[in-house]
Amino acid sequence: MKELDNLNPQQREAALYTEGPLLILAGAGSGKTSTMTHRIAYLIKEKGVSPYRILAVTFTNKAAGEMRDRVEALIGGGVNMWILTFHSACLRILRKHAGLLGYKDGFAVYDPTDQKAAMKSIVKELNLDDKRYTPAYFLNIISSCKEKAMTPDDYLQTYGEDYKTKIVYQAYQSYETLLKKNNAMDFDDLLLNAVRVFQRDEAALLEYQQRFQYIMVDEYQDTNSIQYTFVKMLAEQHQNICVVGDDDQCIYQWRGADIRNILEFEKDFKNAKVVKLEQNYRSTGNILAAAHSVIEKNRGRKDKKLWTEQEPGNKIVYFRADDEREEARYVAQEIDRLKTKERNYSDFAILYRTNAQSRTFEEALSGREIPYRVLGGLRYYDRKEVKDIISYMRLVQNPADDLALVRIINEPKRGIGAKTLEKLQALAKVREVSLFQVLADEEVVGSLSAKASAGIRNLVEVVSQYSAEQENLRVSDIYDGMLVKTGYLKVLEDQNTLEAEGRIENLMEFKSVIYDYEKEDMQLSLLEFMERIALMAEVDNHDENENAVVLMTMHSAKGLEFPFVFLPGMEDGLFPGWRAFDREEGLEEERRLCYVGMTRAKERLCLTSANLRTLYGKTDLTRESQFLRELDKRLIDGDAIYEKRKSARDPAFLDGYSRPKPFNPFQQLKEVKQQVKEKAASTEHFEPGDEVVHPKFGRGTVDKVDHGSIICVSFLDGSYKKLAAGLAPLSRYIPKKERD
DNA sequence: CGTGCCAGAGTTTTT
DNA sequence: CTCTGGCACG
Repeated sequence: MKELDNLNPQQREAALYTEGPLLILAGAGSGKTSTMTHRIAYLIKEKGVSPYRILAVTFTNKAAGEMRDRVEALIGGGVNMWILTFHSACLRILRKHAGLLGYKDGFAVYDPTDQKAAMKSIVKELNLDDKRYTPAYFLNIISSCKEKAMTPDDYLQTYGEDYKTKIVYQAYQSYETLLKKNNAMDFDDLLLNAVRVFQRDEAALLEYQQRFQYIMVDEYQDTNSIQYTFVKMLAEQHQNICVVGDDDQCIYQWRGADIRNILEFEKDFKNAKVVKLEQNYRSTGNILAAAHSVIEKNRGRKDKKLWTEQEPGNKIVYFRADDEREEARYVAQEIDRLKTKERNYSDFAILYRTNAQSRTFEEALSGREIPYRVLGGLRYYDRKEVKDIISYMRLVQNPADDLALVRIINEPKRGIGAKTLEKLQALAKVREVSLFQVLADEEVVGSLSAKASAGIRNLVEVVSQYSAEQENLRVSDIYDGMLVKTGYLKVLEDQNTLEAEGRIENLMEFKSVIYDYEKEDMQLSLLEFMERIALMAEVDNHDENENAVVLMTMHSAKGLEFPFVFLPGMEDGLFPGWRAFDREEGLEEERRLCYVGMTRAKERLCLTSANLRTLYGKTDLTRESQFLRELDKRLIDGDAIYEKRKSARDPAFLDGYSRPKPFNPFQQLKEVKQQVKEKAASTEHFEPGDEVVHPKFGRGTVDKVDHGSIICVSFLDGSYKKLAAGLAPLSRYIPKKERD
């Protein structure tokens, strides 16, 4: 395979070593993705292994997508193989086998917001002091339990029966019961339950063990205990497991990642081969040396040192500003200075320790009219309006989803307050039916106030309609319908505030997400769509082609690279964060984070700090970061170019809403409204014999129209569908010649 | 039931 | 500072 010539000797060795356990210690920028994709291509093309028998797991959708693209480029054409995140791999397994654990088909996946809502109701139910016991408190404990496969009972046994343990135990147990009742799993459950399936159903385990002859794990340093178990169980049979990682880049220990998984791989898998990739292809010599001078202070790391054939390049620039505003202005000025014709704004990244730091940079960049994009912070799907519309869609998919219903029952305002809701919920409990069924009961609705009953009738009608028709509709049709017919969009529009406008923008951005998915698969079902977005992070949405400076935390930047990188806030207490000072391991993890941040840079690295920093309204004098002190001074260019006087005439800041966006939300808004209107108006005209087109089913002929509301169509593919008039995205078929 | 005010809390967060 | 959630009032 001639493509292997692109690899260096170590990379090639790793790619060709396919039988038996293999640990690839891949330093930052050492071409690990390339190595892995070539390895997969080699297995398929040279060794004749069916893609069906290969499993590759990553942590992010982005990494999985990139790997898939590159494998496909190598072997030419699409591959039907499992290149998935841990969570989606588990989800796939569970869709088939979760019945074994007592889940029903089509179980929901709860994201952190759902978890919080669920836990909140439990805290209330258990009558706990919600000052001392916040949902987050319990959820943190529960999550770390699940990472170790620790059940509520295990927890009680391990930590004794004191007062506090008992409360956590109760909360944990109730939480599990609630989720089970709602037929839902949280993110941690996906892994835990997949492992449980393997433990309880030998046939299922054997099926996957036999299928996956070759297993690959990316970012192995960040696997936690349950992920380790999952992988180990799968690899048991063939032992062809290849893990790739870098102990220096383990930055999720605080979330349960166990660095021992990589340090002790050779113990866990006998006769494991180890290959080190130490040649860096990303950064210049000085950047690499600087990063190394910091990371080498860590104890207990696998000894390795990256090297490069590249020139030393520019020295590291360090600038100490008076305060954080000046720090931000300096960075913005530098971006302006370095942004030449040949450069894009997307060549620049500002990577900070905490999301709270983004604000000053946003202001400074706006001031210079530099386009930028903030990733992370409030997760995109966590925004209120997006969560709301998702709840509506979830309700359409499954009207029995009480949690979703509670979320939107009074959104937009329908005159259902806490009291009324409580009564309705109580009724549902007594009757042992879902909340939605209670709302569908005309007798119940009739007893409500005039405003409330009208609102509920509309809600029930719209949701039922779409729910019944979901198979026949595109996801975007359902989205349009919910937004318009529930009155949600109208209320926002009527508010006429900047805030509402921002919300509408977010909603329209969500619509382009739907379009993106539909572009790939018109048949996409609502359930599938909900699943994809549930397991989606915002970084996955990061579009490299958008010409904007990128702002994000160093955590989110793992796996990315930029020609120019700024690391602001190099101050003790901020970075490393004050919490890290308690324990040496904490400091080491921060140091690894620093290493990750620095090694994102290809050409230029700039560190900054502020003498005075205002955080949470308090201004304090700061001390330069310990990591700055550790950095080899010979690599630093002390003469940062910055003329303070210039900063006096900064252009007026634009407000936050003028941020550059990659699309036109108002255009889409028009479209949403129009599409719903059009459908409502146009459907009456269909008559038997009409030639029609449906985006999901293709061309067909109208067979008959029942009661003017149900259109029966027989499609060219042989299927016969009954479609609801006024909802179905049906249009008259126009032969080609007439179109021109 | 909806709004508006105040108190309290505020690393990081691949899914 | 700035967001969130709880509570009191209209």
